[in-house]
Amino acid sequence: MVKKDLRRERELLRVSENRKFILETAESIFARKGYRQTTMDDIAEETQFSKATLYRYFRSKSDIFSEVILNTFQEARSELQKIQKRQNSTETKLREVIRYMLSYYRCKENITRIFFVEPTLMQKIMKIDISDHVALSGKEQTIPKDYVEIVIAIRQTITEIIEEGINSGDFRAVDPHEACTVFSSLLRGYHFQWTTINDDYSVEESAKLLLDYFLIGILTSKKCEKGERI
Amino acid sequence: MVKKDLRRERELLRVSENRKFILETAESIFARKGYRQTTMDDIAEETQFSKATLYRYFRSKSDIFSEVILNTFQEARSELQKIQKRQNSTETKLREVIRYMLSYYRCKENITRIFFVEPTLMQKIMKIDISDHVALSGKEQTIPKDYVEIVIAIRQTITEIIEEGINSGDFRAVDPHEACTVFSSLLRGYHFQWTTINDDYSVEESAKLLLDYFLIGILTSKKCEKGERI
Amino acid sequence: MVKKDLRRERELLRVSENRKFILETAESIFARKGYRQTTMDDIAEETQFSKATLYRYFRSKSDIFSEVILNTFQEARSELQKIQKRQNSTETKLREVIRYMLSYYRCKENITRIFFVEPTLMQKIMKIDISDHVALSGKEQTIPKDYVEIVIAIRQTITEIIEEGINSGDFRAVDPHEACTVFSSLLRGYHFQWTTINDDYSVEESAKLLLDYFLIGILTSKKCEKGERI
Amino acid sequence: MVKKDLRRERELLRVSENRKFILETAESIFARKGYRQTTMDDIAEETQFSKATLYRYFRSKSDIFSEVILNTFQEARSELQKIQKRQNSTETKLREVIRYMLSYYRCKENITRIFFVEPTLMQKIMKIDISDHVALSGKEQTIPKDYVEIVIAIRQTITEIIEEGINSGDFRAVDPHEACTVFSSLLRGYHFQWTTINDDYSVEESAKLLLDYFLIGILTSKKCEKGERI
DNA sequence: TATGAATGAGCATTCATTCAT
DNA sequence: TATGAATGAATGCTCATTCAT
Repeated sequence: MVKKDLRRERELLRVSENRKFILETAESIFARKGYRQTTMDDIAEETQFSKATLYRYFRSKSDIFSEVILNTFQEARSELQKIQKRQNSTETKLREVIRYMLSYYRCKENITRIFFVEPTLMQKIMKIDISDHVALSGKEQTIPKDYVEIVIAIRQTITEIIEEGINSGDFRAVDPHEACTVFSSLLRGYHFQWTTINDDYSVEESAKLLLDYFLIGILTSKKCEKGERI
Repeated sequence: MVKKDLRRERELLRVSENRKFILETAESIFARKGYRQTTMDDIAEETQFSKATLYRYFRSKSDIFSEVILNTFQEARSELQKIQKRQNSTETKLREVIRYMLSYYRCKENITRIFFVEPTLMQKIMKIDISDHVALSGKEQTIPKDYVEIVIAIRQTITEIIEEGINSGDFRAVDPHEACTVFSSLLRGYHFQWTTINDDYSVEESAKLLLDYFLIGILTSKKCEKGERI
Repeated sequence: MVKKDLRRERELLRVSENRKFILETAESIFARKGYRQTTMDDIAEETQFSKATLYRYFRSKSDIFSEVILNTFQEARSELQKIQKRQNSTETKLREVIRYMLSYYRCKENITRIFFVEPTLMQKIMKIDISDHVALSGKEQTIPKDYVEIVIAIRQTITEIIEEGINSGDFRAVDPHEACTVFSSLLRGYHFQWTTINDDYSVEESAKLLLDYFLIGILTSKKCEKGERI
Repeated sequence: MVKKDLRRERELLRVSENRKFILETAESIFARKGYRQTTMDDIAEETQFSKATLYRYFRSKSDIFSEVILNTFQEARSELQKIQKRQNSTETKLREVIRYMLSYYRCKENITRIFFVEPTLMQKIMKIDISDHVALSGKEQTIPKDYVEIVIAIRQTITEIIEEGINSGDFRAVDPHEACTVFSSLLRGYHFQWTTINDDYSVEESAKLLLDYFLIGILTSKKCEKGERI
């Protein structure tokens, strides 16, 4: 029954394609409007599916968003891992990480933003919390494993790059985890700077700037040698 | 009509006191629940005013939030200016800025978060409004002058501290504006890191870490002297 | 401030009148359509309030229904208690109970029906159960105290009438609770007979019929004396 | 075309078997969840047919329910007829009727419930339909012949048992139809008593109780003889 | 024939804002 | 001035039914 199988396959393909299509469309709407502003009607209209159909593919609005975020993160993880594996100097790798992350943040704007910034919302989305009317007692709520794993993997990759630098003698013998934290903060913070008026640096310029400071800091070398640096 | 004037004055006083009271209460609620989760009913209940009265004092929910943010920022501005004026070494001043901003972010959580993170929302709040269904083309939308001024003032203060450092020969002769950008990014990014698992550093530890990296970077001094640093 | 007080009072009056009005309207709609078929839009349209206004007065659709039922039952309870207190023969009292309950059932049709007949629904309405998708494990769920109290009071009243009959020697020395059960069953069952084709007896005729059977059964007196009856 | 005929026959057999299977499954679900709570998805899942297939066999959800009820009633009818035909005393027959009906009600709970209790629903199911928003004027709406016939048959059977009793001199010379009405009411009403707290009588005890009252009423024999009974 | 996919029409509930007093 | 009352416009989600293959 090759015929039957093929048909079945094609159908399954269509299903997964539809899912993918919905996710992509939803992503772009979420990115444009943010989570709350995006309605199921929006997604329905833009996908040209009926709302009911959306609910065939996903259990809820937050499910859709949840998956959008997951995909987004997985994308970042695998790209960063690629960067780490290339045969390049540590410095080049870091530069590439910055370049990639800056464009990534820029293009995923509202998506990443929500993940980094709206804990209350995230908790709701992640179904950690349901009770709408009860005050949440802070951040004790844990984030789903899937997400944590990816975030850890991303940090791990960056940490490894830094460790390489330390081992090669390029970097000081710092705690690589701390260094990773600082590095990520720099990137994240630089991106979420939309408020300040457009200094509008290109990605390239931004990368240079950030890398520069991350590498050599702001002290003069004289000062620097005086002992703070071992 | 002295009598009239007095009454009028008393009146005005009361009005401005009420406004202040509402703003303070609202701030605490916004801080607790975030913007969208906070309803006018919440504010009404907690201020013990009627919703209609709130609308006597403010034109809309976003107006309230708008002013809350403004106040919040003004607070930061004046504190940072105080720090700058003290008779301390540049390094100490930077350390104090970090300390202050970290606690500030921590305590104003939801408030600052929205400002940095929900552009769509901010646009709505700021009344830079827009037909709802048309895609926004990014940051071209300008932020109200009030805000811009404060943000500029804050940046200016930090920039000045850095300039001091440059003039005293402690810092390299970098572009102080860029340095300020990097410094702020570091702070902001470090704060919005709630996602990653709790490295739970104290404010003091965090300050040390950030300052360390900002000052001397990650390169070894040897590498450092080799020429990258002039 | 007599004036103020009066106004306040008038307003409170209006509030409670509105509540009452909504309840009455809702009752008639529930009675016509049943619980599920009745939508908040129906109630809104027929009361000429907006849906939002309904939610000012009641927390939910089920709350409205809940109160409708409660009122309905209270009405019955107090009327039955009046009947019991009158100076009449036991038989007359029972006849009056039948008369009243038959008209009561007839006029409250769908309301009482739901109470007696849709446990699953009632549980939902009574908020005993929330989880929509989990199978309920039967009737173990208890009914709210308010309701139980009223039902008990009603049974109690009927039981007392029967006890009077026993004490006066008119009735056999039966267990009055059992007799009450039988009596109520007879009434209830007679009413919920709408399905069978219209025997359309008047209330009066029905009362006579039911009372007759309840009083003397169907056996011939001869048979009757043979010992079954002590 | 013997071949064709056989195939056709097999086909028809399968069809009717499938119908039967669906009906049985549906009955158990209806019984568990009630009419409205039962979705076509439920039935589809439990029969392992697709929803579309269900619609090949039945025109609508209400059609399915309709037939379920019909079957249920036919079952009762034939069992009652069996009871009537047995060689037993009238009293025994009545006792058996009670026993059977009580277990029957108990096991068909939600099914019979709807039939007796949700007129609006039944009307919809029976397609006696109606413009939704117009008040229904009660019971004028007729029930489909099928149902009426069965209900009549059931009543007829009970009536006949009672007639036997009258003819044998065991029962008073009452109108057997009225007696049947009273008898059925007693049963039905006794069952739909879920509200009151669990007197939890067994079927046997219940049967004794009901029969007792139906047979000899509540008056003392003295009172009884005084003339009310001829 | 059998079915996976698609959908339209609904529905309870929420909330910022306005209005009459 | 202050406010209780009123509301329009949304919004996420459900389900019986149809259709294309």
